[in-house]
Order: sequence, then structure tokens, then C-alpha cells
Amino acid sequence: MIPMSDEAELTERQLSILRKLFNEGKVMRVRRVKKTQAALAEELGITRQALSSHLRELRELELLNAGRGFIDLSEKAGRILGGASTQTFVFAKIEPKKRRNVYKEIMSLDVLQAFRVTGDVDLIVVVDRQKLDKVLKSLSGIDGVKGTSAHLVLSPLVEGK
Amino acid sequence: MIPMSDEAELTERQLSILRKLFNEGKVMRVRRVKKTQAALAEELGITRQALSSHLRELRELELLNAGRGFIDLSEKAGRILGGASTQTFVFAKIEPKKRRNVYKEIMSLDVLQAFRVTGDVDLIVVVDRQKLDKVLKSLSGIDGVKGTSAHLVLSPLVEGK
DNA sequence: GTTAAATCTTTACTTTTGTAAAGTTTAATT
DNA sequence: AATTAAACTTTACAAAAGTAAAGATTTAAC
Repeated sequence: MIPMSDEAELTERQLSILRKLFNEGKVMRVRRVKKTQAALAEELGITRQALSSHLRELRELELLNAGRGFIDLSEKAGRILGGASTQTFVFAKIEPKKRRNVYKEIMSLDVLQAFRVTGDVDLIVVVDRQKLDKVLKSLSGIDGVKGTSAHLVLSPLVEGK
Repeated sequence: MIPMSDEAELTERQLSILRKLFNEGKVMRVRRVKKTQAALAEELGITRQALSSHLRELRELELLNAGRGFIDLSEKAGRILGGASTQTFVFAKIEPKKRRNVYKEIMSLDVLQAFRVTGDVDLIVVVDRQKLDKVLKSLSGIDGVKGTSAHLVLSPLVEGK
């Protein structure tokens, strides 16, 4: 009975299952569409079977994975569509005294991830390349942010563990 | 017939499906375990149905999602388990002339992600905190790596889009 | 000692997805 | 005009996962 965020609780068994999966799992970024294949097929105006055979080929190319009620596009698919990887890393240095404010502001920005880290950089923010301009402007406008540096991803060497 | 990385090609229909999904999809990071529920149940020593009911509850708490042959843990699950994030960022500078070798070596390391990037850093490597020591040693031993700096994640401000 | 919660089993049925086969249509190529 | 590739259909069945119901165990709490 481990207490969760608010009301729910987890039993020992549930926790052990989570732990087991966590240890064996490989990290990946996906674009998930919550929709059954039947629904998607209808939107496309084709039969489920026709769609299914397209999905099979795309799956064999490692471009996507389908589950029950959802379809995940892989990073590889993003690369083909968007050209390059859409990730960008932004490092920021902040004034310690104003960090609370900085955290609060960053949480309201349209970023993929943001971390407080140790070392000669205070924050690492992961941004979608298309939104980099806007985010950089917002970031540098935050009271307490001393400086930023952006690092576009040229190519991923390793994608998931 | 859009040419892909090497040999494969995509038909118009396949491309349009990818594009549609890409636009509707939401970015998420997951930990994926490639295993059927039947196999997992056997490892746990319980029936498929018993496991299935655990998974249903975990799914209702948005801790995971199961597909055919795989189970995805959500970020929320990671937060409950790890407490903190287990990610660590390592920046590396490399000698341009030896970059090919460096890329090759890095791909064989036990890292979560690795990217070539623009800016005053050449590579950003994401490593599991537990493996940081080993990875740093391996990294600095690679011919062509001029220097590294590690940045432990103190806390995530934003987890997934 | 009784109660209650957690966990499990067996049996059985449904839903979603995967796949196969045979054949039609359309458009571009030679 | 004949060929070929892409895309689709219908019919049909298989596999993986989801669900339901009725009951057995175990363990901790009261």
C-alpha cells in the first residue's frame, strides 16, 4: 500500500510488477496517437485490413508500433518526415536567488523536458526544433536567467537504451 | 516512392499515413519492455488473467500501456519508482579527425541516448546514474575524446510534453 | 476466532489486431 | 496494347489481450 500522488495506492504486487518492468525497459520517445485501427481506417476511407497491411510494412521498417487503441510513431519516422531529429538541447545558467521564479516560468513553457542539473550548467531544457526560437526568447526574458546556449541535434547515435 | 535511409522505399499511401499520425500524435517518453503478457505472467509465476487484472489497474492509474508484445511504462511510473530521475547528461568534446571512431565506440557503450550536436559541445550522452562511473571511464578512454563533463539530474521540472 | 484485503485459480467469452488468399481497379511504364 | 505496381475489396480464420464470474488461500488487523 504505497501512497501515490493523491488518493490512489499501490499494492505490493503492483509495485513489484512496475519495478520489474522498469528495470527491463528501454527508454524511447514516441509520438502516440490514441485511436483504434478501425477508427483510423474509417478516417482514411479504407478497410481495416488494408490499413493493417500498411501498418505491417511500416512496423517492419521500425517506423511505428501499434497497440490496442493506440499507434506510436518512432523517432525514425520523425526523422523521415521532419528531416532531422526534432530535438534541441538548451543549457541555461541562472541566478541562484531567483531560481524559484525561473522554475515556475519554465514549467509554463512549451518544452519537451527540463531538468535541474549539477555542474557548470544549471538547467538542461529539451525543446522541439520548430519551437526553439520562441522558447529561447521566452527563456532569456525570464528574470533570473543569466544566459542560454542552444545545441541542435545533428544526428542521434544511440536512440534508446 | 520516397527513398529511405538505405534500401527501403515508402509509397505515397504509407507516407500519408505517417504524416497524419505525426500531426495528431503527442510526444511521450516511455520505458518499453518487449514481451508478451503471457511470457511476463509465466516469469511472475501467475496466470495471464491474474497479470491482466493487475495491468488493468496500473493502466487506469496511467502508469503503463500494453500493446501486442510490449508494455510501456509511463513517466509517471518512473516518478513513483525512482523517486528522482535516474538520468545523467554527459557532454563530450572530440577531435574532429577521429569522430568516426568515437561514434563507433559510443554506439557500443551502455548508454540511454547519444546525440551529435552543434555548439561548444560535440556530443550529448544520456546515461543511467548507476552506470555513470563505468561509462565515464569508457568514454575518456576512447581515442578522440578530448574531455567530458557530467551533469547529474537534481530534479525534473518538466517530464514529457 | 472472525473479518477484510490482496492474490490467486479455472472456465469461458469478447474485442482488437494480425494475417491469408483470391480477385478488382487505377495509373504509370514500356 | 500489354505489363506492372500500388491500393483496395471481401471472406475467413488465428492470436493476443481484455473481461467476467465464482471461488480458494493467505495474511494482517481487530
